[in-house]
Amino acid sequence: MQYSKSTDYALHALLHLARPELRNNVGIKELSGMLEVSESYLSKIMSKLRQDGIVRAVPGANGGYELARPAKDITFLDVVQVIEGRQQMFECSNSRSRQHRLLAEEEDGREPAPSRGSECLVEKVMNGAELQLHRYLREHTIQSVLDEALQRGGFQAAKKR
Amino acid sequence: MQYSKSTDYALHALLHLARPELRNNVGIKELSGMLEVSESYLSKIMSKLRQDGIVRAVPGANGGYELARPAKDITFLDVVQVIEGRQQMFECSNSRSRQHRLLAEEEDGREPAPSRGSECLVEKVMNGAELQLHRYLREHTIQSVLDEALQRGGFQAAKKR
DNA sequence: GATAATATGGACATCACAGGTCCATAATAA
DNA sequence: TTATTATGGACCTGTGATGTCCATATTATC
Repeated sequence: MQYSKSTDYALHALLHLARPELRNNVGIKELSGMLEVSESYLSKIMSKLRQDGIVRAVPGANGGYELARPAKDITFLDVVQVIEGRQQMFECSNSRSRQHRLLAEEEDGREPAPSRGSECLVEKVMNGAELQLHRYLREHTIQSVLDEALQRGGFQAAKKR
Repeated sequence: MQYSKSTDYALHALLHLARPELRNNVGIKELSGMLEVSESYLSKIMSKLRQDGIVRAVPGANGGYELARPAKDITFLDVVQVIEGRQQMFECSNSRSRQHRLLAEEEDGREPAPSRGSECLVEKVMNGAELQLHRYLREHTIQSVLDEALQRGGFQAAKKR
């Protein structure tokens, strides 16, 4: 139950791309140097971000990456879902998962209720928890973190340039 | 980023142990039959739950498992943490993780601020999200799910016995 | 006390996936 | 034309989830 390193790389890379003083088209060399990860590997991650419309990429000399939309419109949830996927975190694997309701019905000879009772109550709780997580991640954007960094005095030297 | 099947098994097993009409000491056979998982594998999971004080186990004939404390005092968070571990879901792997603040300081020749600025802001957001998840999981217990199941008419046949 | 039932723990097997490298190819600027 | 840069496929490796099997310890029952 851990976020992958790729998510870490992606978030930090985007944060770098969002720095206001930077020219557009930041190359993979600069990014990978910054994050201390190989160009090869980071490329894969950036490709995913591109395919999902988070960044734009320009090949060729002086090419590189830039945000595809304003940093305030890139939420943590966006990034997490691109990298980690969109399946739910918990899925009840039990074919009798709906036992909480079905047990009784089977023994009664009744038909399983197909409506909304056929939901696993355990899964329901776990999904509720995931929803809380998503809500929070949706409220935080690349821009909001950048703002906090600037406010704390980070990136000052860069701003001076 | 998925919960393991073990978490699924553990939660369902505990829910079964909490059923009010059952005698104490439910054997691994009954549990594994219920969950459609091998006795071997479920044993490992139950052992973990025992080591963490969630259930008690009695070996020998007519032995089995029972809850070690009232179902209302066993939260989803308890179970998730036993099975999935207690590490945080996100850890910033970047040695310059605190770049948001350090970059400026390095270039200024200042010393990195050791106080609380040395926290990765990305990690801070991710930890905040995890906190939301935990809060929700702590509010839901084996008993609360059991209550909902009973209310919906589950376990009726069992209650009749 | 003997026996059957039950939990425990170690060793092992298998498979998927995270994390990462390498290379051939395409696109672009100078 | 050449150097630079991104893209995508193939491949490698270690780790962890999932699961099996067996030897051992503990307990109830006869």
